[in-house]
Amino acid sequence: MGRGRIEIKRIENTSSRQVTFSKRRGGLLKKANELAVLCDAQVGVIIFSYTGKMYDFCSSPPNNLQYLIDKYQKQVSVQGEGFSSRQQLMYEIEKMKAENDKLEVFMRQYLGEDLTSFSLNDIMQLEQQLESSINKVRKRKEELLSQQLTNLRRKMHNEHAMVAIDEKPGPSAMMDLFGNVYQQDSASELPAYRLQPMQPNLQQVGFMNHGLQL
Amino acid sequence: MGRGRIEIKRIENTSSRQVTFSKRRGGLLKKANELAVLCDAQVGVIIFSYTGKMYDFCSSPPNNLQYLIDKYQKQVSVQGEGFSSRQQLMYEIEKMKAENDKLEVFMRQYLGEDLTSFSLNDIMQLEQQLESSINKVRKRKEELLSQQLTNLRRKMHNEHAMVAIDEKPGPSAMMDLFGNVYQQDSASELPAYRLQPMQPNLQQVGFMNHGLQL
DNA sequence: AACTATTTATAAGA
DNA sequence: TTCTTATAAATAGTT
Repeated sequence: MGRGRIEIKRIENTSSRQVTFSKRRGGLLKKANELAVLCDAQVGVIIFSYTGKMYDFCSSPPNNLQYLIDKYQKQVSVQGEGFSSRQQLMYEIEKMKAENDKLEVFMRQYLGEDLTSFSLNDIMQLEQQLESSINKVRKRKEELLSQQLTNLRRKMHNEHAMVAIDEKPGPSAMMDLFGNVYQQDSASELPAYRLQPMQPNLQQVGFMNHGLQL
Repeated sequence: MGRGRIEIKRIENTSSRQVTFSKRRGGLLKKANELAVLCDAQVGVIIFSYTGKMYDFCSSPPNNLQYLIDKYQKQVSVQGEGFSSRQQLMYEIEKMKAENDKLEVFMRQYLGEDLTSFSLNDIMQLEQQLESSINKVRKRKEELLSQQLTNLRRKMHNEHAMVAIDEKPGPSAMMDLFGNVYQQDSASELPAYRLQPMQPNLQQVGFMNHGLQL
């Protein structure tokens, strides 16, 4: 539809490509609008030029392409299986936020802050849970301590066998051993804000920064 | 461009509107494709007919309108301020999932499960935190108990003043009072899976279903 | 769905 | 860029 028929393939000459782009872009948007008006349809067009500039058009809620896109994504997620639309994602985010808030509220209560909303029954149940937790933690502590004890005994036994010097072996060794253990114990009594590099699991949790008050 | 010039306004006759829709829809998509090919552009079109049927076209990653839509939303969120694209939402969801996972891991540890990855220092810090929490909980329990005691004393005092009958007032009343308190205490010693309607804050948290082992 | 008289879009040139 | 114009394309109304 011009002075000569043209083949539909990329126009190599840059400036005439730009001119053609400008003309045909206008034509496309005009036709999109006519289709929408004549046939009572909703039409949206997105165009990126080869220079990266964006042009868009939306007929139906005028100038609100996002509405059409949401509608499109809803359709696609219904048929196309497994695709999540923007609206679905927003819903999912709301759910996760709520879940996260609940967890944080629970944590705060579990750490002993903000107990005012608890009934007496709540408090007593919480106390029992905390006792149960602390028992498990202490049991684990015992395990670790006795494990270290065993390791040290074995190590010392080997050293003595090697060096073959044995003067006051038992008592001094036990003292050393317990000194070691107590040293770890006193280290754990430092204030919580002193970073202790060997505790990755505790420090990963951002919530600890609020909750821990040793 | 037909036998006669037409006005651009809704075609009232349903069947001719449908025919025109079909013709012009084809024309629009053809022109969209020509624009993309000739001018090396990316073109996407979404059409909803007035009957609700959807048609779409995408030139650039062929048949992948979602790519163009994501590109569009990125642009819009850059200029238009405050609008969140699908990709941004997906990123946000990933972050929240990670945060949620961390909270749950921490909770499990805090409830005394899964302590194997803790060092001795970790364990001792956890023990201290639990002791701190349990002290706060017990303090709050004392408050509630003494508060209830005070309330009951006042209530009994008023009743006695009204009825003006006083035979064995002190001891029996105290028994009643403590009976009431102990009743709550024994209720809290029921297994955790027995629903206790007066504990909304604990039951809101879905995690409790996994963690509580009284 | 085909046909065709017309209108419309636009390629090339200025 | 924008205007002009010859010509290709699209399509309204008809069959």
